[in-house]
Amino acid sequence: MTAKKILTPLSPAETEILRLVWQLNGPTVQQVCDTLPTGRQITYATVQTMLRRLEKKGYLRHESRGKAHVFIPAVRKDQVLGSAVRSFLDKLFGGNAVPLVQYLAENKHITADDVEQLKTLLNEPHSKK
Amino acid sequence: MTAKKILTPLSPAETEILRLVWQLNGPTVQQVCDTLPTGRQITYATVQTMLRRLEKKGYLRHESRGKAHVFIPAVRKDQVLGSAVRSFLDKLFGGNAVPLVQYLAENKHITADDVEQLKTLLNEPHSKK
DNA sequence: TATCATATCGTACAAATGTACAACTTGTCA
DNA sequence: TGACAAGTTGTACATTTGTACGATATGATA
Repeated sequence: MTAKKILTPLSPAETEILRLVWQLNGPTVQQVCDTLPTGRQITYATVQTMLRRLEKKGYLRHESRGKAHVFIPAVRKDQVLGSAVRSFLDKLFGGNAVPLVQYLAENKHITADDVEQLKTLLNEPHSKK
Repeated sequence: MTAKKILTPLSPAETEILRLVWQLNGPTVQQVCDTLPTGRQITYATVQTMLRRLEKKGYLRHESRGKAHVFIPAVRKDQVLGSAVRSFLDKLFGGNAVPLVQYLAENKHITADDVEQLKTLLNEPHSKK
């Protein structure tokens, strides 16, 4: 039984940075900075603070690579997704995902093709990783 | 051309309360309190503060009903949903809704039936309100 | 009309958040 | 080996957030 620690919640800005760490493979502060969406104005120092806080909160750990630090996820992504999505869903939709998806569909965030693929996905047996 | 004011962002707790105001029809502080999910431990005074802040931020206005205030949405719901969903999507999924919906499907937040209905919905002409 | 229950208003306050500078450290290259 | 560029560490700080108390106002009731 994997000990399921209780993690202090992520702030929005922390979430944003954590996502990039997942996406990149063991990035340095610099690499995270370089991957920020253009238009996201935020200094190196700030990104660094976010990474530090993520580590203190237990979402990341780091190793030394040359003189820089390389950041590595310390919790499984789906675990974080779980609470984040649920929290968002609760606050904005009272916990019901259907209106959310409906909203996404109506506002072209997902296409008919996406839904088609989703159907396939739902008909498959769940690969309970 | 509807003047699209820039609203100061909602905090999570504010969002939670605003949703209840949408759901109820012109509620008083008391009614919002009564509608809070059981288990949500929060005092009358706190709810009141949230409503006050929502009004100051421009999301609500109020009228007097007896000695109590009745709170009324001051912005269209979809406008708020728009920014809230986009912001959430950006931070956690890099703006791509598909992984989110996939996550919802895989974790039983939406069922095959829901997806089926969605398909129908997507095949209808968009009522561009 | 005096009282009571119920509202609002003003205010408070610790903690979290977003942002970032200045100082110190350390590989690296000439 | 000495200096430079790139890192990290320590620290700061104004705002926002979540939570709520005490005082005051007010509609209802006896």
